[in-house]
Amino acid sequence: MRSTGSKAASAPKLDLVARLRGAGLRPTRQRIALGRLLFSGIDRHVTAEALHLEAARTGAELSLATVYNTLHQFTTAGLLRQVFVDGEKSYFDTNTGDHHHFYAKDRETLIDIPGDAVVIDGLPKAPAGMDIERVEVVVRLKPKA
Amino acid sequence: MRSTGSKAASAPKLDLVARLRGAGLRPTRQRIALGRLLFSGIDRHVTAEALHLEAARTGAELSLATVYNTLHQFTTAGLLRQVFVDGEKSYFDTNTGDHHHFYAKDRETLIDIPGDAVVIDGLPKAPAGMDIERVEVVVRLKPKA
DNA sequence: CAATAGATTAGAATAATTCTAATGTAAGAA
DNA sequence: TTCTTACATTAGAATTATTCTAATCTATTG
Repeated sequence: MRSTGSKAASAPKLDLVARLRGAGLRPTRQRIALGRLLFSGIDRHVTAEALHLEAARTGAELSLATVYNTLHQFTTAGLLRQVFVDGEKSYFDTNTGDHHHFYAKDRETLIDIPGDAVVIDGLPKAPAGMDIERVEVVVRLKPKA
Repeated sequence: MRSTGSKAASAPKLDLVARLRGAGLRPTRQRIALGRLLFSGIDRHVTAEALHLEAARTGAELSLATVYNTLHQFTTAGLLRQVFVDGEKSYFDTNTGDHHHFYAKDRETLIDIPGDAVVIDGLPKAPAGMDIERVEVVVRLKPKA
């Protein structure tokens, strides 16, 4: 194993910088702070508000507007995926692969469903002039009676 | 065929009044105006804003807030169903039966997919303490390249 | 080491939705 | 019937979520 001499924690940061550059985005202070929270390895589902709060807790100073802007930039770059399960606010998912979701409204919580487990049959073909971009399944949960 | 003596157009209105009463809602001027637009027979997908505009065009005077309130009351009563396909605004669907949707973001348009056509296999069972309330499929469309 | 062009940020503005005080309405009492 | 009371309903005001754009920053070139 080769060492760069920097402490272990900075390796992911270097990866992140490369990832941002690869997506055509400048690795600014704000994007690095948010990227670290989002791409730490585990899949996450966040709202702009929640991520802003989390960033503030870790000492990052950036406006909520920047969090929104950044989430959209990441989404456009394919680093995130936006999921629509609620009229109130949007969720952003770090898992951009083929998968679906459970949604528990009472807990405002999303849970991934692996895409390869699910098979959907009988969908009509797309209307004329249109292509299917993606098929999303949301399973709404309620507390057991 | 029996006649009540009133003109033909008022028959649906009587049905509507009965329908509202049956749902535990008073048949107020505002609810009747919106109900007439919504429950005319054909399935519809509306936003609060669009319905408000449409009501205004037919001469009804009511605030946008009342449209929102009414749409939610109708939804709670089971007369409408809310669909989440976009972070911007909510759509309300007069078709409350089992079915799914195509969504064309570039046209902000919803198209029904009959529920009995679609079969979904391989869904995991609900997490402990939770029941499945509903499975929603949204097929996102993009203009053909 | 400027100067310039383009990218990025965040305060201000907007849009969507909800909240609550004011108003309307049904039902019973007199 | 009319008055009264309790509850349902409405809509202006307030709030929340999100976007817009002027100001700022940064990379690049002369």
